[in-house]
Amino acid sequence: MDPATATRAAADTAPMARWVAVLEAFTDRDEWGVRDLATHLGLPRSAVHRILHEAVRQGLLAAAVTTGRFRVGPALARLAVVLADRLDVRSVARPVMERAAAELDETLVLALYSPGRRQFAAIDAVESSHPIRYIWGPLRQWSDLHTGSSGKGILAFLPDEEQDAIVAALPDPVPGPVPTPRARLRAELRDARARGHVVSHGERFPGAVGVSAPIRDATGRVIGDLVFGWPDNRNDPDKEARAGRIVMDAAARVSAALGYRP
Amino acid sequence: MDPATATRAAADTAPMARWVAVLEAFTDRDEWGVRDLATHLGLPRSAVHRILHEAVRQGLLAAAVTTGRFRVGPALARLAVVLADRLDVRSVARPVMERAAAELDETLVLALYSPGRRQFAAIDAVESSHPIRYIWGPLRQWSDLHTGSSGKGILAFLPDEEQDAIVAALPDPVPGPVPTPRARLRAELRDARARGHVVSHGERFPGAVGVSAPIRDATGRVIGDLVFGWPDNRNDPDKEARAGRIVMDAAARVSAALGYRP
DNA sequence: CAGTCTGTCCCGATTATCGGGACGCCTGTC
DNA sequence: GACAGGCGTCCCGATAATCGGGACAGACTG
Repeated sequence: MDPATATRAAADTAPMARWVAVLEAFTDRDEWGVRDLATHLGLPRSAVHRILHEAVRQGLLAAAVTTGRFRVGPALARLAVVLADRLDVRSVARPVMERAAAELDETLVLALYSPGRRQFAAIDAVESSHPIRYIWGPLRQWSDLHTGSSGKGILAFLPDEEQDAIVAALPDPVPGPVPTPRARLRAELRDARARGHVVSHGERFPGAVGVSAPIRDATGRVIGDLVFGWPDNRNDPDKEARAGRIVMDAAARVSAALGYRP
Repeated sequence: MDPATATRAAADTAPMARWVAVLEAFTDRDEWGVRDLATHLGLPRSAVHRILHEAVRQGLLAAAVTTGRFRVGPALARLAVVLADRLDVRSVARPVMERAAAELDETLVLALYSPGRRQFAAIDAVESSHPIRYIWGPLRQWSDLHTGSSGKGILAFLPDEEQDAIVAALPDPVPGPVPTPRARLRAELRDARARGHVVSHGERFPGAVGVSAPIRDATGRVIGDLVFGWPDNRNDPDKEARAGRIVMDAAARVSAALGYRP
């Protein structure tokens, strides 16, 4: 029994909160029985029984024919698949990006990770209003993860195994404007993960500063990142710190809107 | 305004039915206003207003900051993505396959389509109890769509554009045990689509009969099919007809469990 | 065949939903 | 600047739901 879930169900006495708790329970496990789910949620058996059966009547859940256990039904399956299909990172991120970009008044880029290619591509950008500003260039082009804060903002927050596999496949020292020993890259990634964001100077483009933070989807996977970029003649340590706070906050907001729970 | 949806919402007076109707409305459109949604569903404005705001309080929906419009919120996004992620065709199909295979007592195979490769692979099978029986062979191997009822059960039901692209890429005549003019293949596919299932004789394996019907996911896309196979010394027209009925019914059940609405 | 697990069901008290209508707000338009 | 028509919001008495403790029947097990 998960105390957090039980608390959440008990804290809000509104009838709907129970429905949400019951349906959300099926994100943890495929099948639930009445008593089982009732103790898991800390709710009376009769209440769970009623909700479960009403949900079956609505097609949200389905009762297994023999045992009295319940699974996800047609209506909920449809809702889940169609909504998940419509859920689009770009449109969810856009308003958050505009606010964040305006707050610092520097260019902010949205990049998405492709686990298959082990690369990323920028898919959207909000440019700063400065006459001299960071411009990503053509969107939807693939780039490697190991150079620049855009890539490292993803790489640093991938699961250890995945990150190791990518780093281990690189030559040692890692090529780039300034060749870096693999061990040094690993240390940088570790620090970035602890800090929650990445800062880089002139790795991808000379004279550019980059600050990035990861975006996660509802399953917790890192799916991309947000990246601030500006020319280093407008740079100072305080600005880097502010950019870090803003980009972490913005990335967290996008993750939350996508259903991620920290 | 969609009369079907409105009818569905009005038909069931249970409070939950309204909640389901409201949430399902977000599968049609990204944003809804109170009045807008109320007339769409044929419900009183006050009811929709209450449901919408309570849903926001639960995190299921989110209110756009400026306008009073509503979108999918964190909790619903999470529910959708995680459930869609957990939803597994194989485990959903298995019980249906076992019943259907037992009813005809012949081997029944589940095949999944890969739109990227434009091929399919068998991922599960329930074998018949006959000593001489159809056996698919190793699972998870890719095969082309244009030969045998397993592939045609998918190909025949793909959208016209997609089907045309695949057929047009084939040589004319189409190679196989019995070379077929492309026009003849197109006619076969058209007939199969009208009938709802595919019947083939010895196309993939000599001496084998195959009968298949398509499986669709919640978005209506054809994602694979179910295929009966048996040796032709156990065949007769009546059996083919029975197999057609059974496989169409089974495929429809799997599609429904995945959230497909005809 | 008792012990223990399961799901099911009943019923009075509680509490939410229900929905028609009034209200305030904003945005156009004449 | 008045007015119409769109919007979301809110109120409140009547209705109908949820609520939950507890009793019950069946299935399984040792």
